[in-house]
Amino acid sequence: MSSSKTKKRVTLHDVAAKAGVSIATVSYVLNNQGSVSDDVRKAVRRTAKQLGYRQNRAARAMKMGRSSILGLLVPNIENPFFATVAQSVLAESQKKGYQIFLVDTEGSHESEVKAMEGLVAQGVDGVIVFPIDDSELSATTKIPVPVVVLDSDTPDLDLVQAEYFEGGRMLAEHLISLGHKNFGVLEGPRIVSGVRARTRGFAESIADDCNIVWQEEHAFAMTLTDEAKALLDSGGITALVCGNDLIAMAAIAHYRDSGVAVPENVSVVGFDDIPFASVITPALTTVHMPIATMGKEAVNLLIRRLEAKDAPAARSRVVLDVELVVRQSTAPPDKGQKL
Amino acid sequence: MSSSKTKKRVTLHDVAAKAGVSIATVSYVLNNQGSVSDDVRKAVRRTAKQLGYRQNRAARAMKMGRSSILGLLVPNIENPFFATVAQSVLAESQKKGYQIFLVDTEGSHESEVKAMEGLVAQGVDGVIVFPIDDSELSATTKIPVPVVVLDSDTPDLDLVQAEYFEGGRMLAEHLISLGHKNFGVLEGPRIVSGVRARTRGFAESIADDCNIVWQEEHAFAMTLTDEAKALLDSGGITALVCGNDLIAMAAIAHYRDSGVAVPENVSVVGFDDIPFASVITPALTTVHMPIATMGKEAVNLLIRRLEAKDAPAARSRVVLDVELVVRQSTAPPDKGQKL
DNA sequence: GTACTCAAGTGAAACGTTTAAGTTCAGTCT
DNA sequence: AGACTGAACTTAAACGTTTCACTTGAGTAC
Repeated sequence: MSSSKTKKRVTLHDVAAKAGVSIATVSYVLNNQGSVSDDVRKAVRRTAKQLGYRQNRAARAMKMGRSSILGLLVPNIENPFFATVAQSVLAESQKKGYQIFLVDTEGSHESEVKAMEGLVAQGVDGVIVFPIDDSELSATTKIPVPVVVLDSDTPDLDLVQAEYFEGGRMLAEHLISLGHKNFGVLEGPRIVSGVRARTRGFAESIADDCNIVWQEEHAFAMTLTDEAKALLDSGGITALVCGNDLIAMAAIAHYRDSGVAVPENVSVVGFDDIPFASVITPALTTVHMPIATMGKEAVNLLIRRLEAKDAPAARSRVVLDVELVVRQSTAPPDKGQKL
Repeated sequence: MSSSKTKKRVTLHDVAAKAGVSIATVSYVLNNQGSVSDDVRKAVRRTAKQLGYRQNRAARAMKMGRSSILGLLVPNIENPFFATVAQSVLAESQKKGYQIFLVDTEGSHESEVKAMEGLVAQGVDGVIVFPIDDSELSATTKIPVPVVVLDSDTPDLDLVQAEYFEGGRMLAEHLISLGHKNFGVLEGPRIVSGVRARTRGFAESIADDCNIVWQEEHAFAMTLTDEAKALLDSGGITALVCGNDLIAMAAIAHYRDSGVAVPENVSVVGFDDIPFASVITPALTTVHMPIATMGKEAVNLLIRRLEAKDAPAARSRVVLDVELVVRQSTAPPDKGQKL
């Protein structure tokens, strides 16, 4: 309702006209380029501010061929792990002058591919993706913008991952040192390579006299399948290894409802160390992932590749350390095995 | 590495040339407009697909003056409440053909304003925002695109909110029916109007012989301030009312560490009913918010206003029902008051 | 046969920006 | 004095779309 009754956006033309220079000069000033005298610089900036000029990014994007927009694909933003990564990606790219298109692929590889196409059509400069199915991701390689892959293992793309195998090994070591010998494994979707790595790390690190009584694939979600519940109820194990903290929390809730005490009757471990892991009862023993760092590294990797567009630098690969965090959900098995 | 060695994007020109028609015709075909014979339609579509044509959205956005991009501002994407809203916003806008710029304002009103400006500069068609400080939001009214406000109370903007007052009332009723009389309130940031409403709903609905022993403002986070901890340790209450589920979870964890049993020694209630509320121990009594619906409604409200741009329809206001969910964190106070 | 109408398609001007190439002019070197 | 230099600024051509206004030619009504 102010003086600017006109709906029209203020353009370079308007500023140029008012300042009595050409639009080229205005453009140079506003982009801190070209050779323009200080007087004119100041004058242009003043009138620009005065008129409330806002750059039309669409026009700029079209002219320049780049949009300063990055795409971020996550399987499920409700999962705190991905939420935290998203947060760090947002913060870092904000700092670097990029906006983020967020897409939740809802765990479907199909929508992942479709989303990727959509992002490219929208003109993103690059994409950061947590792949559902990285075996098929190479097919995605044909997309015409740089891609950074998180949490996965693709041969020809830049990637950021954590020491999943090592994480699995740490869990094995910890549980064995407590005296556990019979394990149940409620792992994540095996289509995700990081999931396979952590299970492998665990399986290959248990002693000869230990055995995995059962192993079940499960979605990264807090509602357990009937199969999973049946296995939990079947007993025969003293420690449960879960694919991530969400599954671990669900398992603990199920044990609680069934009257099985954690960790007295059965120890439970997770993976990721989401913020909730330390707050729930019992506080969860898990593998701490450098979640925030992952997002930050991914953005930097991507931007580095964007800015060095022409130089086809070798593929980068950032591997981050993980850490075992022992809390209250694990204990020696001898405290009175119930099942 | 396929036949398309050329880096150049395929444009309307290319398609037109190959199909032997003008670019205008191609544009009409691809937008399902104009009068074009079926034969030509098919031919154009075929060559477009064949050449792998992708619309340049930046060019389109510039020409049309709209980008089909919506902005979503949330205070903290790590908070599952906002994550869930974001998910529903993403899903709904995806369905309607809009992309989403997500911005995490990190709880700062300053960055909220800045982000809003940035989004407008980027050319979003509209914005959905969870305001930090809605008293100052009216200042934001001068932004030149439609805005839908979530979870707040602004006089002149479209908004979606829940029955916060009623939620507070329900909690009071529930706790009083259990026999509680002395309450502690660990509320959320009072700058958020929804927070004030829920506290008011509670405070105005307790009986005359009840009293709020203490009341403390607290961030929506799981790490408690020293002040909050001190109050929790100070005793004198039989029920604790928390601003949201995150605070409730933190309080329960603190009580656990201090050897105070929930709900035997003190009942705890939250607000929001995030997915974790039903999984933690003890499962949390809370007020269920129609979180997913909020996001969906917000998108629809915004799109409706976008498409009916010229008709300055009256401000819409969607108010959603809430529901009390009684779980295990509340019980009668007489079970043996410890403090 | 003349004058319409209408479907099918084309031409070209915008949209707002960036930037290579060009112009002007004051100053400097020989 | 003449030739050159460099700073300061302008001109104008793109970028890839959309869409208004126009042409063409076939069909139809009288």
